[in-house]
Amino acid sequence: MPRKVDPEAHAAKRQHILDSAAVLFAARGYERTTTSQLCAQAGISLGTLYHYFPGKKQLFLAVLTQDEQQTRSLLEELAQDADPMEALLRFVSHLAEPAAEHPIVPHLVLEAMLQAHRDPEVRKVLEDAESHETHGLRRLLQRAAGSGDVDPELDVEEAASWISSLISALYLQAATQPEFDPATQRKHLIRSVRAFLRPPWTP
Amino acid sequence: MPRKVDPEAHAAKRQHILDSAAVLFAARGYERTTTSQLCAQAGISLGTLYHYFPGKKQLFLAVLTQDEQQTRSLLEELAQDADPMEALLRFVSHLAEPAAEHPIVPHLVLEAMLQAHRDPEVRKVLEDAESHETHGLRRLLQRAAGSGDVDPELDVEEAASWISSLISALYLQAATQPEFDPATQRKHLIRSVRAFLRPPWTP
DNA sequence: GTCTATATCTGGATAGAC
DNA sequence: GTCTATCCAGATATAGAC
Repeated sequence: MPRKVDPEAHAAKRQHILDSAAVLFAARGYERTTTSQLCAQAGISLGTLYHYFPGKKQLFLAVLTQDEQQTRSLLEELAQDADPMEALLRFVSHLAEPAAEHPIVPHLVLEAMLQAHRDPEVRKVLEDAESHETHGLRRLLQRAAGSGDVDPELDVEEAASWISSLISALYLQAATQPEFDPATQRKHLIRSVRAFLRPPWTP
Repeated sequence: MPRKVDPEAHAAKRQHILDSAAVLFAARGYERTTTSQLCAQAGISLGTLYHYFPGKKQLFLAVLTQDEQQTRSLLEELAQDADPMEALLRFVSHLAEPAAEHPIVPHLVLEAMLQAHRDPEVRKVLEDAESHETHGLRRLLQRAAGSGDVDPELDVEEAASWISSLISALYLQAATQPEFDPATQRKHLIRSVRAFLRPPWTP
């Protein structure tokens, strides 16, 4: 038998703490979530929490950074997609997906955005995610620019940034107006992006 | 000479405190802004603060509600505008204006949005503002629906809500990406709204 | 590794002199 | 009306037994 089964157990528990924390941070915000609430939610005690994380802030950062990788693979795949416009819209759709799947994500994202402009560490984490997201958008947009679906007058960088903020709009609405169906919102988002890019005079 | 010059002085000082507080709440958020910081910014002492406001939270609410009236008059005016689509776009532009004029407003709005879903009182304040804004949008959209500029397939309520969230998108971007010129963003917003509403097959 | 007990600090709010 | 001094609750983080 192996000498150390601990590592897996450790990782599992750590993940459990992360998941519990995400719920609370999303629901109550960073500042209003206390360490004892975090412990209660995870079913552990204060000492244990500090055994797994050096402090509340590091825990928060860990929550934010946990699933950051999965976007990259899709981006690679889409880069070689046949139809550029199709690829772009699929990427947008992908970025909007978490908002619909996990109701807590929008709140978490907004919370992070606000914290970002007060705390340098949070800012860095967010900027990294945002930049590589916008970078992906720009590349796809660049390619799509050849087709007749995109207004040649548009500045690519500006357009990418605006589309990025359209996605944020969906997150905002998901967070603040839960009465609207995420699927419908996604439909509107896609319609908006397509219509925004299209030349004014018609294809 | 009048017996009581106090009222004006009182109002002036109260306003001064409100203005100072707005800056801090926008920059640091509600929770991280301490009462002593509020006092320092306003150049007063703790006792004085509590003389003018019953507490930190009431001060925050007062900041949020202070300039809420001015939208109504414009709405009345626009309701009788000749060109419905033009009126709608002007209203949208008007709602987006504060984001460009006062750099702190976007942060304040976002802060309020997040607090709203944790604190019932904040929620009520925001809901009132939001509802009468969306209501205005709906009315204007209803009128514009007659013209050929609006896709008859669109659900008016859904569309109004989505446009509202497009405006929020501009606020979000203003708050998180100050490197982008607000005027340009406003241009994109108008383009987005117009394009979103237009029938897909072309006008 | 996990807990309990506790140290330390900071925040909002109050009391009461001037 | 304005200030200073202070109270008290609650937060993060640590110490150290088990």
